[in-house]
Amino acid sequence: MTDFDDIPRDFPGLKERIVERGSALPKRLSQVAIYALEHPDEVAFGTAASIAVAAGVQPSTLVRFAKAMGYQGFSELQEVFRTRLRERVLNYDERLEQLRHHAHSASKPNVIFHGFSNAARKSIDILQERLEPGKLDSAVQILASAETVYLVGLRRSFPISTYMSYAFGKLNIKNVLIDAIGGQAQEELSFATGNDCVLAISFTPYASETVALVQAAAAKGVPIVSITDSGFSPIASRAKVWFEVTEANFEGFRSMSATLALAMTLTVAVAEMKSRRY
Amino acid sequence: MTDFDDIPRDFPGLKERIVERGSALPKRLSQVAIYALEHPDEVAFGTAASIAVAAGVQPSTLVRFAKAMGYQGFSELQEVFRTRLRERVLNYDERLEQLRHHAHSASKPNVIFHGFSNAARKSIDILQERLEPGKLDSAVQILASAETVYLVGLRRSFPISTYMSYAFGKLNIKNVLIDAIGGQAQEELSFATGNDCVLAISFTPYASETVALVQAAAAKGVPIVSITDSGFSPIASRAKVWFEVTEANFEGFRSMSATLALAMTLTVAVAEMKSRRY
DNA sequence: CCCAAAATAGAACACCTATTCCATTTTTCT
DNA sequence: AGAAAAATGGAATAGGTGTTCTATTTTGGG
Repeated sequence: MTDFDDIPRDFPGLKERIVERGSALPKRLSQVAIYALEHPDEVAFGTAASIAVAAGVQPSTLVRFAKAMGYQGFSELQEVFRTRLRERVLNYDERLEQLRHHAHSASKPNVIFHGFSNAARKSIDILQERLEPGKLDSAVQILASAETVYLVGLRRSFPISTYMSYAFGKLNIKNVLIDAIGGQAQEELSFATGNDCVLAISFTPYASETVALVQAAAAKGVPIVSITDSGFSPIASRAKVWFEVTEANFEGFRSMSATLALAMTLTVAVAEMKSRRY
Repeated sequence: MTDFDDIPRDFPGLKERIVERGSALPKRLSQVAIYALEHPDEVAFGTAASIAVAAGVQPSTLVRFAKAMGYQGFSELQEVFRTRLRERVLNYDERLEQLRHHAHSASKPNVIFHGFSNAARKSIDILQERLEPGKLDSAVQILASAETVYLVGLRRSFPISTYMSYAFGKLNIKNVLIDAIGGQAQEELSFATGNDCVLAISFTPYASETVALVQAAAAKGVPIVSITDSGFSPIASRAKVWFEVTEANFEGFRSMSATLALAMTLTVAVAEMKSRRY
């Protein structure tokens, strides 16, 4: 007696079934289950013989495993692993390639658009790979324990600090946006104390006013969290925690997506941490 | 006599070679070349027999084609198509899955960060799929022919208009950022004429002031380009061209990456078009 | 501790694989 | 137009494929 319609045809479904039946599986079969989930690419491309060697079992075990999952044989199960690869997302170059194929959309503005889109995606990928989880946690810690968060980010970084101020406001987190209106930046920051916190954002070429503000705050003992683009940045050395964000660029124009994603993370994570305290 | 070292092992390299040698190839072989480039997935997974049928040639032709490209046989060429699939980027769900595996980075802030990263990527993907090339071209046209660009975007959209103002400034494009300081928004916009242009940015819930500004400008005959999230938006109906940007969200917080990428595109494309005029 | 049931290893098998080879057709050059 | 060269189709082949089958080992309940 076999299941007729209840056979997973896509990878997530198969995964679910392996997890579900996997625990009750005999030794060799669960060995296959573990190998399959950990090396799905090998399963997709290998032959029954090669996979069997890699997983440390006999080829016949693979067939038995496939049948235990409800398939007719190993080949049928392998097909699921193959479709998974087929459905993977295209990479950057392939996307650009695809764009060039559609000749009608190859006007200059459209090329620019896809360039920026790719730069944005790339920046986020890079940050996602490199961001150290511990740093993020301690930055949130510092920001959440501050009475008031002072947001320092001018020129190119001003959109980011503006966004954070808006979001903090919506989340009921006390903050001051240093907008330098009327040249009053230093004065805006003058109320900050050791119980507060400065979140500084600046990229090359570091706006001199931002640097001066951070230095003044540091001198007063205000804890500083920085978002910048290198360890040599003048706002990194003064900071308790600093993030290195490397934005990809298109024709010299740097993306801001990664910085923005980090900024959104900080605001929401701080709000989340503060709300837990009660 | 065969090439020894000059054999492409990655897909882009193979592609280049096919294009390079492809034009000088005999009929059946170029038939294979075209099929291979158009159906790389089939080549990766199929058998020589199945691919031959699909491409309308004999299996032996595939072998001859592989040899013409410098490989020892069809299998060696197929391996290149397979590594291509292996190197494809993971999709969203798989990334999140991978994160959950690394237990140490599963603190709340890190989960939030990956959530926002994925939302950003998704937003960009969606926009890249849906953005109509023609719309982009005509928006750039309108903006580039304006004497002064008035940037209207408040609250959540203010970071975007701020960024555009900064970038336009750097690119020497006359613009006015409506920042509503001192409640002077209407007055800031009062100098706009039919020779100028308003770029309006607003998302649900549409800031009432933004809507009012757009209406006033439209009444004066100022051309309007809008970035918004639906055709029912009050700033879409008044616009000469309007963009629909659907941002993915994470726990209710909408991404801004797609909007930002579009904003960057518009600024640079307008600058590019203006510079061509001389 | 024993025995029935389940699980496994590995040989056997039928089928399908990529490749080779050669007769035939098509192209190219004189 | 004719001969030489290149390209092609298709049959032949040797090797590898997934699967089946069975003897053997392992497991688990009384």
